[in-house]
Amino acid sequence: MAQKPSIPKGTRDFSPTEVAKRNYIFFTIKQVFETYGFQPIETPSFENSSTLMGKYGEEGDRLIFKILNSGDYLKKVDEALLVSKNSLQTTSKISEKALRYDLTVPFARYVVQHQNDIVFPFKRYQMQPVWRADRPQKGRFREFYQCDADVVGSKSLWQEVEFVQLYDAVFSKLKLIGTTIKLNNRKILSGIAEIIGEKDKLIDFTIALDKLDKIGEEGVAKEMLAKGISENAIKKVKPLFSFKGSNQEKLNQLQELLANSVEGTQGVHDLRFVVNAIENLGLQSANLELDVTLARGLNYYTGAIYEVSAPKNVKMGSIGGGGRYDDLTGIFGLKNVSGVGISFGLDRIYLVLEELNLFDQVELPKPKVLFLNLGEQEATYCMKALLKLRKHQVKSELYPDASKMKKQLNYANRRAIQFVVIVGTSEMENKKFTLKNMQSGEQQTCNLQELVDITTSL
RNA sequence: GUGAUUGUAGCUCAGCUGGUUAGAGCGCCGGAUUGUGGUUCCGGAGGUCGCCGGUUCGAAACCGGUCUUUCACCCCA
Repeated sequence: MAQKPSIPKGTRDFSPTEVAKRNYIFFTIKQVFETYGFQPIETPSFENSSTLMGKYGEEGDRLIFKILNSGDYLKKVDEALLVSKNSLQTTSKISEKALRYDLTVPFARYVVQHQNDIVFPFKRYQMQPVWRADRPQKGRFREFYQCDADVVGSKSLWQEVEFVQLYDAVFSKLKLIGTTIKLNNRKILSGIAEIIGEKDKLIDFTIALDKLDKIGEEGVAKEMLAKGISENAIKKVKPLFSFKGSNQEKLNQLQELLANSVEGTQGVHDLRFVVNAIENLGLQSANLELDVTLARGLNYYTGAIYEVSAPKNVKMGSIGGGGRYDDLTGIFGLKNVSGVGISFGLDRIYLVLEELNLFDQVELPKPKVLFLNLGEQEATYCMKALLKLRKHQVKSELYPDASKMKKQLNYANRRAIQFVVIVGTSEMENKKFTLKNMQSGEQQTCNLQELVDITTSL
């Protein structure tokens, strides 16, 4: 046997069953997106490197798949540069394109490029694969789908409320009960950093804080100290580590803590607006939880921050996330366009639904009727009947080869096909069909019209 | 990028401290049974033991490298 073929690390093939299940999730999300007034767009799989590089931080740049230039790409590279073995600089010379890393940056590019044709506020959704040169592990792949919905051109907090509802609507529809939508606001984080006098260390501070539930109080304190945050400052944030109570209670505590910070106070106000609205309107199956430790790595969030975690009995990283970015299009030259958006991680949602056996209602596309093939004349006779059945939307097929009946019936069994039609010389003479129910084993003789009636009604 | 882990037939896996021709179950193909399946019985095909190198009289097994799988960290969906 030849060398077994393989696919690259972190990529997957999908079987008919898996595709059916994935489509079910796609379809559900798409439906909710459209119900909420979002319109679909698509962008290319790869972008100019300059569009992507530098937008996701140092870590992100490392994870971007670069596409080698075509042609004799080394020819133009300076000899000294090659000898220097400087990967970073050489890469920019031999690669000018890169695979999409997420859907938000390409969207920002899209908005700037098509700003004259877009009606603002622009609500778009996008469900496409993205690629990351990550080491794969549980729920982490190198090719995966994101399903994003974003609104640009509005600072309204109502949008932030709607995204919470949208999350709730999708997961409820998928029967995924008990998800937690975590909510925070970047202004709160800035406010805290300001209050403790470490405003310039905001990023380090938030990254450390984000790890609270993973490495605990001690770990966070240690990491903050390592990043140069003063002991005094850490003492001041300590109360946040054991932040308990209802969302309203947390808001009240925050308000007090951040009273001397203009930005922090604004953050509390924004959060309170969303929390109050949701409490007023209600959620179907999700929980809304204020979480001040929620930071998320992406540098461009400026307001609301969302993250969705699966029901508590499932061990899985976040299945969705998002937030507000006041100036994302700014890097592409369009100022003062605020955007807020969320993302669903299709592949992780799939894993969660699979683990909880929530795919039971997903039907595999399969034929309902199989015509056995007993010879050339019989097949011709069957093909005529097939034409009519298919006209009536009955999923049906003819076994392609005149194989043994045992083999053909076995095929029907394997594919769990409900009906088999048997046509031999006697049926042809009488212009009839023998219809066999594969579950009960019962058979009946019928004419073409009856065949259509029976198979369309059952 | 760091640290572990995995790889034997199409699939799931056995294979002892290195020792004849590497096994099982399931699946596949054929027959019992030329127009009636899921059961049963019989037979058959299918493996450079991930790849490359090393140690050895001898390697699926030991050593090194590499790729792959899975997992944790980092980061993230």
